Amino acid sequence: MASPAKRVTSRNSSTDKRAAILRAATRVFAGNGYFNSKVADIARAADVADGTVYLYFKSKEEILHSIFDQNMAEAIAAARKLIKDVSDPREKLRRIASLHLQRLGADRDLAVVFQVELRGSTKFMEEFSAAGFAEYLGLLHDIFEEGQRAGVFRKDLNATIGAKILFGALDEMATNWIISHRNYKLEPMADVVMDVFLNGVSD
Amino acid sequence: MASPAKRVTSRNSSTDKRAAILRAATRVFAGNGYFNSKVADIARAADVADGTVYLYFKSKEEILHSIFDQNMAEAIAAARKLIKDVSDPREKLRRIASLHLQRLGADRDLAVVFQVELRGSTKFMEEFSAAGFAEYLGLLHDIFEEGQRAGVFRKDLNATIGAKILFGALDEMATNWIISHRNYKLEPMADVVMDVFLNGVSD
DNA sequence: GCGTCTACTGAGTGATGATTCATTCATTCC
DNA sequence: GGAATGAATGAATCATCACTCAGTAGACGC
Repeated sequence: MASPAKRVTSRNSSTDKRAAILRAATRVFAGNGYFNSKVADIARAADVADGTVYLYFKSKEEILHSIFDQNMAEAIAAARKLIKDVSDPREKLRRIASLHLQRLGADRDLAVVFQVELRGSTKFMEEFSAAGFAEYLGLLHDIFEEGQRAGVFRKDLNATIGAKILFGALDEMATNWIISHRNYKLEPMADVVMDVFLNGVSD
Repeated sequence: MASPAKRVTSRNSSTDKRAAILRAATRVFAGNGYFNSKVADIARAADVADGTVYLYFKSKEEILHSIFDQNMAEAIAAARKLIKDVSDPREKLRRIASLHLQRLGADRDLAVVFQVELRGSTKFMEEFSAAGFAEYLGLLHDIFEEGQRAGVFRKDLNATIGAKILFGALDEMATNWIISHRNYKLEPMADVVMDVFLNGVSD
């Protein structure tokens, strides 16, 4: 009770509001698609006025960017942490794949935004690609190369292509999970994919 | 010279106009994205008046649908024809993969529409999925199953998942080819992907 | 209590762009 | 020659939103 509760509340509400708008936007974008979502819808879903949205974000587009940036940064940080103490490249890839599908599987709205909405324009794709996607693919690439040097992965396969194959397979699992409305768990698919992949690329 | 030349010209121009609009729309959508493309842009690119577009298509959305439907139907027909006389399931998959990347690699605008624009909304995804995508995945699935019965593919892998892994890997090759503006050929990637995939799923 | 500050509000504005439809034009047929 | 047909036109309509900004409310220091 040392610090003024009011101050804290105010500060928190400020942060909370930004977060609330992002969460609301994720829900709204997932439900109607980015282009069909009105800023007013997001405001209503976040329980703020239309204008308030613009106190936290420059534009509708920036909201989408922020959703991506924030989650991608989190995901990459989590991935790096997860493999910190692992030495076997195969195990590293297994853990990342699992994390990948676990994160998307845990939040369908977020998954829709990542798998569907963010793909909907070359402009976005290129911008986002430059930032986070490339870094993620780079992470897979580096581990793959490490595995090649260690002699556990075939050396006659370009590491960049190896990374893309793995990413593509996981990506398709996620996209299909969204489209098919059946209720299966996404995360366990990672093991199956890794099984085929590792079997396919092992030396 | 038996039939009146005028009649034929008229008929052709009618068909041509529809085709011209579709071609123009593919170019315009690829350039600006579906939602940022104005019907007026398409009309200008096709060299017709705005209103003419509506003589051939009910709406802007129907244009996008038509691009998908037409190309998907063509692609599936071509794929079936290509594997008609092949008996080895591995070779069937090889040929389809090659066709897949060859078709997209041959027309960058079409590839952009397929890889980017068509993915941009769950609504589209689900509609399209119901139609062509599912059929294509089904084709891969059936061949995979056939290979399992023939004893060339592992039986401990669900055929649907096998099909998705392959599709996802090819899909990522295509998407990456579009985003990276480097000038490499897309089709040859099919062999590399198939190499890893077949190695990963062989019995 | 009073002035100040800051977060917030939501009605209004201006631009945009899909679609329509009255009109023009070319072709065909008698 | 001239009616009839229907393809093609493109200016006008009208709904739709992203974004702005003048104003409100409430917290805080004094």
